[in-house]
Amino acid sequence: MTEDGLRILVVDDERAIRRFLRASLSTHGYTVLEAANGSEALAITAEQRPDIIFLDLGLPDMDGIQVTQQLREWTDTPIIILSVRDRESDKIQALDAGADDYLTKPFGMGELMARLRGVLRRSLQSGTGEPVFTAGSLTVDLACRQVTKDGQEINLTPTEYDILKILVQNAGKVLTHQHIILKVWGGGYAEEAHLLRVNISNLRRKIEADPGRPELIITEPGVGYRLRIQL
Amino acid sequence: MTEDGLRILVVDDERAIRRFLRASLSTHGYTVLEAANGSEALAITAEQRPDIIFLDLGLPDMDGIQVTQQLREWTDTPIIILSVRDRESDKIQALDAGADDYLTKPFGMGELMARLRGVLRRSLQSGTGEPVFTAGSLTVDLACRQVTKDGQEINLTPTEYDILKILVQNAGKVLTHQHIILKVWGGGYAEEAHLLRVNISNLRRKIEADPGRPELIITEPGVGYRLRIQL
DNA sequence: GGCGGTGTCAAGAAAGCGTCAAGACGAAGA
DNA sequence: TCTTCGTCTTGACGCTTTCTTGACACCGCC
Repeated sequence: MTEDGLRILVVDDERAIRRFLRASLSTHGYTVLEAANGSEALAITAEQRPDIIFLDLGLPDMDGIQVTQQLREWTDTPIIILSVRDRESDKIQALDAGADDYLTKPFGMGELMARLRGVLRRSLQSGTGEPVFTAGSLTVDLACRQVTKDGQEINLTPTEYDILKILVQNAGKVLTHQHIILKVWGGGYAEEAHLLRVNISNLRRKIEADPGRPELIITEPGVGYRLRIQL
Repeated sequence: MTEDGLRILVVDDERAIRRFLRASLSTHGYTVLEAANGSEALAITAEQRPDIIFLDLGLPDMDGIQVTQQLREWTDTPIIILSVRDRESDKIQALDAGADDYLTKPFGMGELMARLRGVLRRSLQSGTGEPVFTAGSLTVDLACRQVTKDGQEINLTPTEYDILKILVQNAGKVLTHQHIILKVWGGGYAEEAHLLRVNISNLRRKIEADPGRPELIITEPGVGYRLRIQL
């Protein structure tokens, strides 16, 4: 990824603003993609993998917060919110949803560029890996919600997929039973460790080469599970 | 490094603001350090290694921008600027100097906390969060809960790992039997020093090069155990 | 030698884990 | 409404790992 020629996705329903940003950004050497609504933004991000996203909160089809949350399910691509809303609660919501910065319209182009540089500096140095996990003959594409083994697409139930997603997002780390259960089933299921065991068993049957000797989903006795990175 | 107990350095010449931030932050579980001027900020950062820095621009001895620049020469500790200056050029200067965010006073406490969470989220996930202990051919990765000897993963039982974790967290210090037992088994096991002996024995067999002549887990007769740092 | 503190070993007890299968549940279609 | 299908949940069982306990040898010191 070079210093220049970075691809920026501008999401805003107002054509005038898209044009304005395109003009300003392209003179600074950035390549600009455009989306006019939330679903377009999600699609383009999955296909084109921009390096950074400028996102308006007031979109016609869905809220910018929702867009942020859905993106954060599978990618860490930096998101800078551009919005007319100046209420503190909006900022808090957006930042907690996973946005990297929040600018209130109208904003100065100089500040915008400075925040852009800052966000990029941090995201580039922290090595943005491909959002497609792969280990052995298994691949997990969180963007497309697709899992393949030996190139063959495999069918996971929603629960199985949720578990795998959390493992992939923390690949290499040990996740406690509690942590996984909390993320998948929510609170109130703390005692139901058995549920997790059954689902892990089913999951292994689908993704492991030899379910009897798991090589991907490693059991850490008394603690939880871990997804092996290498192999 | 745990989710809570993160150490925050507040740099501001006004005592009232430091006190206010200390109160707000500590109720959220953060530990607060204070500095009243630039040189103090630099010194404390070098000594205490806070996890994040709140920095006022208007300091008596040196400008906040300078402080930022000097810090960025040797550390990536996140810096959030808090300033009364609302001029765009100030923001640009600060961000380009390496600041991670810029809030204009007066700011809402909610937004401050949200930006804090955001910055921390990014800095923690990008690696450097938890150090990996290493001594001789042994490495202990507390973040991934993984222990290796000569590059080979080794399997520890939950109890063994708990003991090792406490030793690593206090590497070099002598820990009394009582202290270790209390942390691992909780209260009510004060008399069971034998349990600890058995587990230390098992632990040594797994991590020591020659379990007969321990070089990592040192016995301090009559007191407790100590993890050797060097070697 | 006697004694307190320590390290090792082995065996029974307890807890944790994986699998199977049956029933409950809920959504989609007839 | 009823049926059907896939998924979720629960319980039972056998297996493995881990914990705990007790016996015993060792070491240094009085």
